[in-house]
Amino acid sequence: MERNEVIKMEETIGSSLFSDHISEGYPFSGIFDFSEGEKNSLGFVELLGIQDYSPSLFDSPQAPSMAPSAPLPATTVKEYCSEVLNQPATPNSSSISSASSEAVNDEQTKAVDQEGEQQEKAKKQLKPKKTNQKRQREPRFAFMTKSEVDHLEDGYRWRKYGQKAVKNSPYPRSYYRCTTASCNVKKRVERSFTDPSIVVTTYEGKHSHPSPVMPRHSLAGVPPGSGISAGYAAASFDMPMARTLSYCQQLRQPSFINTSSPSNFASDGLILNPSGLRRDIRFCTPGSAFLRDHGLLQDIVPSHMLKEEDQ
DNA sequence: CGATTTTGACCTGCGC
DNA sequence: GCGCAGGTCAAAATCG
Repeated sequence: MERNEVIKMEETIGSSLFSDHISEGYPFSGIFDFSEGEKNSLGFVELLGIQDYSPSLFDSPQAPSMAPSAPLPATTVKEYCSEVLNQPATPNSSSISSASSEAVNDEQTKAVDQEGEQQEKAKKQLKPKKTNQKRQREPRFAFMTKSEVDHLEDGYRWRKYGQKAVKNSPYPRSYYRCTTASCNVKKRVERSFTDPSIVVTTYEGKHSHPSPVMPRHSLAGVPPGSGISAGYAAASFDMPMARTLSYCQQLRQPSFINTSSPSNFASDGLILNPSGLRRDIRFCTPGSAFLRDHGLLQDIVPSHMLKEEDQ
């Protein structure tokens, strides 16, 4: 990528990423690179690319495939395409399924006591047989982060509730749930099998509470070099995701979010071109235009840096 | 001892 | 209908 292209993008991002052209509810993904931040001991993350999982983009059968630089399994892509939209307002699985998950094969049943049998019966009865309604899911957005560690600190507390091997990948996918009661946010963490240095973190849902670890608007206390994780960015991003999408729209093809033309998205070199994904958007070095509009970025940027920007 | 992680089993959706 | 793969549960193990 040409240097002047980089500059151009920085400018574009600086002016539009945090613009007010906010469309709520668009999930997206971002690719962050910690290297700059660590290098500069400022906790910056470098956004290498972004991707949009807006449902409108995927309601076509020919959903675009992910970027090969950090691809998600095909099945995952499919999932984004088909499930992004439809979660019930209060999805709550933990209590519901605990009942059904034990239901079981005969041998196990023999081993359990009477109470267990009763539970099993109850489960079978409860088993909600699917109707036409598709299972609904919270909007999702994913970050692709260059990181050594799989589980990035993001300011929220998570409890791991599962891990699965991913087909065609030597790296397992981990499932986490926000530990805060009444908060149903989940996240999945997996490592890209084509580029193991990249961690794909997918958030589902929206936190109904502030970060218990790092108060918003105050990250100045983050230890230098520790880096602000992309995860934190994502988790605190109620909005930036939409803002980032906004940036995409302005930067390239405004039409790509048009429901009626998902193919635009698929053919967009910036967003989907595999080889171009990480190259095409590279910005956010300290002092870049990225910081100009404080938007919610102030959440992840030490306050003194913002002051510098103002000068 | 409570919180968290691990892990095997089960549930669900989808493609064939 | 069957098999596969993703997602979730929950008991057991581990950790602080």
